[in-house]
Amino acid sequence: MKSSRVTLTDVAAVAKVDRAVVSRVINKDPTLNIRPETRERVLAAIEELGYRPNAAARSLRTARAHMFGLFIPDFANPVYAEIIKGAEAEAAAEGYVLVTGSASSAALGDYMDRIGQGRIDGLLLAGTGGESGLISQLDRAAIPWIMLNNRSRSVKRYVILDDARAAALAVEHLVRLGHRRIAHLAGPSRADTATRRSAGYSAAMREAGLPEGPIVAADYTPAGGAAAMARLLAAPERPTAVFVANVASAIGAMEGVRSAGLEIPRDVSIVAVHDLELASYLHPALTTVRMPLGELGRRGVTLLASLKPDDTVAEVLAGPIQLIQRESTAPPP
Amino acid sequence: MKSSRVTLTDVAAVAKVDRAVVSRVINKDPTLNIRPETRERVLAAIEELGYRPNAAARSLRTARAHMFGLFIPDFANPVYAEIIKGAEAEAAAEGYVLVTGSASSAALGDYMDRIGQGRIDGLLLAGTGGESGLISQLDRAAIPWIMLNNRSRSVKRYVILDDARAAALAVEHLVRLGHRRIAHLAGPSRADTATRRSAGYSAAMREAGLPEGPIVAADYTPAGGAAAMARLLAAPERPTAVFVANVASAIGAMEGVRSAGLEIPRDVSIVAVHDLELASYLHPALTTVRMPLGELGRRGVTLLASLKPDDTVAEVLAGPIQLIQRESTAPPP
DNA sequence: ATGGTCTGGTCAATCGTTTGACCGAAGGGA
DNA sequence: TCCCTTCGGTCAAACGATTGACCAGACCAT
Repeated sequence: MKSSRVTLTDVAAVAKVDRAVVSRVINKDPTLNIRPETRERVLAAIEELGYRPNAAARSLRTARAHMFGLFIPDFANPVYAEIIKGAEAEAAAEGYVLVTGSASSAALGDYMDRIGQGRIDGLLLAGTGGESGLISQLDRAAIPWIMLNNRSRSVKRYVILDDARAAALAVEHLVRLGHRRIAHLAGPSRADTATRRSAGYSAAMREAGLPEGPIVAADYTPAGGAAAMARLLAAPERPTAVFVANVASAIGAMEGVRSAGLEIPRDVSIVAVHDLELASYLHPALTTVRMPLGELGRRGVTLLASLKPDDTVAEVLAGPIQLIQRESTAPPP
Repeated sequence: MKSSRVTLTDVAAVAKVDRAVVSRVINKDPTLNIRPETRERVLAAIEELGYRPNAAARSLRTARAHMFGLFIPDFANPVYAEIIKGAEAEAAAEGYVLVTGSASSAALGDYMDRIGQGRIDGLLLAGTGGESGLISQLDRAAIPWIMLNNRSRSVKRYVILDDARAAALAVEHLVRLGHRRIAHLAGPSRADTATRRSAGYSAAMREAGLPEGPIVAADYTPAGGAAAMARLLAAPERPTAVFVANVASAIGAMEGVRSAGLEIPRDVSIVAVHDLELASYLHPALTTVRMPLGELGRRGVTLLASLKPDDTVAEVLAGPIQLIQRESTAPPP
């Protein structure tokens, strides 16, 4: 019940043993031989004083912080929320704390400077981090890192989802509905996910024996999606369905369809990647492909916890990918 | 360029000075008297070795971690994204790192145990934390805390927004449009924000000389909103406008209006609190009241940084509150 | 009686920084 | 010449926990 600063020494004094004993009891050191009643005394003292180990001292001595970091570009993007949840759950299960931060990629190096050395045992970089020499900064500091949902060019240290398969699922769904002119509203070509989804689209179209419809790229933003959709609809033979790489673009794309005086899904069907809660609030509710984002977070933590300094990881996460049909897809006119 | 574990001692050796000098140079100790060329040598050595101070050692010695925590109930809720951004920016400006975490309130105590002592200089609790003895745990550990957007019952240690004023703005907007039967779809009565918004609604109605329309409470969820709206519309004299306490409820409420065969805003206008990006994607786009959530995060960090152990804080954040008119409000039929 | 093993612990060095106390040399004033 | 400052640093004791090494006594076998 003391207010603060209870140390091992205090506990040891109350329990009338050496600090070493208290430490070993807390850490369940198997080499410790101790009488049950002594252990009880120690535990009672800990309880009585409300002792909590000092993380800084422990980190200093053991050179492990039992803390992982997760870096994301933007908290407002709900895609990351799912990744965070998965990562936090797994971290808790393995006895780590997961802390999440964001910063513009320009400020990322500065952020890591403020984090400093020895505070974090590893870093997950979700959808960010390739830029600005961060990687070499991490390597110099000997902080293990893994990229999520995004590949590093230099080192093989990433876990990604099977975006090609997701694209294929979307295209197959449209084909099954009877569509033959299926366009692709792609993401920006510098985004790794975008290129993988585009590749999946092309493969699936070939597989179905259909000609690749028009493809136009757009930023992962509603405005970009709207502009891109306008261009798609201006094509000589208007597509009857569009596979959109991303929900943000899809929101704009839907607007684009409406401003062309057309209706979804009557005139054109739309399906997008990532089943965000938001998708069901749109009008019409958006058909999406659900991917295991939470699993991605979990897997990242697991790998981080078991990674040896120079291991490489290049993993396409196996996990359920599923088409969620809502109202934005229907047979062609 | 060494790979890891560069310490003060290494730097001191290279610069041919005592560790103390290096430390004082880094921390810009004003009591240090040093020749410019010596300082240069030290700085050069730091640069050459790529030295970064060890945060654990520093925290241990100074008993300050230069790190604040922010706890939220759920990353998927975009309200918190704005708070986080504000808090992160302010923390960076003051030389702190802000780390964000979430956990069910049941797991909160466990989480803090894993965080341990001495790792965090203060904790912001956004929309959570009153439960489960967490507060007394924090006080025992002498970790300063502040609640954001949520009041603590026991201790006065919170910053909130002016939810009453937000409600008034919404009601005034509806009144100005000509509405007279304005109902209130409130939040759960245990939510502090909900009660403050309800109070604001009542005051504004009185102010306008209008009778308080029907009031029904609902969870902050779409399903809750839909059910509540159904009850509102079943009232003998149907309201022509509804002030909804929360966007999530409003999404359900809009669905509720549609399933009653009515149209927004032709038959009933809707306005809700918090101007989330999502609001502009709904159909019709939702009129909202914009509140300074980012400011709330900033202010929390500022206070945390300056708070004395037993200070109390009970602040209603002054900041711009603004009605954002979109398509969900119009004059009554 | 002696040596060996086991039990139930204790001792003390160490992790990397910070910081109050101290100190030798140079310069200045009386 | 002697004392006092100031300059430009150095010394060493913390901070709190961990952990390899060590040790006294009890017990057992030979």
